[in-house]
Amino acid sequence: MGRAPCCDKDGLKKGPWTPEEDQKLIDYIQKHGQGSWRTLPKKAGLARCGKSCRLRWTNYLRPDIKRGRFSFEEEEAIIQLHSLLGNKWSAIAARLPGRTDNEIKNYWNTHIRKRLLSMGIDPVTHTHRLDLLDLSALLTSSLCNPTSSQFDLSGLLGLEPLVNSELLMMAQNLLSAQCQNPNILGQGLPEQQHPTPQFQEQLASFQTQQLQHLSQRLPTCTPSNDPFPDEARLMQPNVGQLHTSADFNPWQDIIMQANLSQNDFVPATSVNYESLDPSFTQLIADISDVCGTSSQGYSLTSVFSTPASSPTPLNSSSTHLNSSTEDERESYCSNLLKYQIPDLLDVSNCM
DNA sequence: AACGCTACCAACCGCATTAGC
DNA sequence: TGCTAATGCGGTTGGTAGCGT
Repeated sequence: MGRAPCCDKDGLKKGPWTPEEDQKLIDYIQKHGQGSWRTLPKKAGLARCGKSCRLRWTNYLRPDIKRGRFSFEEEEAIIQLHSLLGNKWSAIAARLPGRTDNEIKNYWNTHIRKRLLSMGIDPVTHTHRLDLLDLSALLTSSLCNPTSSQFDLSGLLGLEPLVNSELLMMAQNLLSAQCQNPNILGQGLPEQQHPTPQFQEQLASFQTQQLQHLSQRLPTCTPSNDPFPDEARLMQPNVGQLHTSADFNPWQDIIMQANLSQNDFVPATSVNYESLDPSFTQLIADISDVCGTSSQGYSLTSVFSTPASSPTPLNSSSTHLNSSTEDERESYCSNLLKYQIPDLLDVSNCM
């Protein structure tokens, strides 16, 4: 069943490429350009299948590929885009110049995914998963190593640029309560590195209270009613951090490329869609594709016809896509398309 | 030194989509 | 319109380097 592997023919090499093979491929493409991958290997003197040549070129040899570690901004963008597009690596790569879909996919699976899990965030849905979080270790570590009254929770959470806001607030609540009333944790902070059993027990008790408090404020798994409860307020620390850390917002590029301002959206009928940058409209299309909005009655037009003064407070975090069912996902996407795009454009006022 | 484990990432596989006839 | 080849894409595999024991 299925198509036979393209490299099954005798004599075709598989596995890692040698520098000589790379050079042959580079030389050929520089002379003749890329394309016609099936005939390329023979013409270039390579004992490889065309598919292998194409992958080698697009994922490694292309001159515009950026090598090296991902920057903070790139990582932020990946998380943001992944929350919107899912595993559409090529769509994500299209918005990260110099990075390939393969590279982004690998980086996601080996770095970001694990980090999100350690933060208690489901990397698939970008929702908070307290069962994934080793909260006890996190807080115990912090409480045993207080360096000042201003705890660096960003660092505590793994130097994450995109802090799980709920976790941040919960931890801050715990720490501020502890600072205001050291007795809340019994004997206060133990000086030794290893907390006493009594301390751990009291910490666990306090954690339970915090978790109960948190569970009441967290979005439930039925976001169709209100997928973004009070999140504008909750996300303020995140937004501030993003802006101050590197003055970076991945949407800004899109907005700048589209040469848009909020005024472009009010009134809606004045929007000249043809003037929009293709990358911007493609993003909308990708999101629509992911959300299946074409069948839901939403379109590019409906997005742009939404008043900029969104009635629903939204955040720019990638960690709030709470859509474990189709209905929930549709609801999220509907709100995203109706409100978040215009809201995102508000950052143009800060530029 | 040898072994096992883990992380990383290039490369492969196979299905989906597009293009050309 | 249907077929086939070409290309795109996402999931997975396997080699290897680094580290700890």
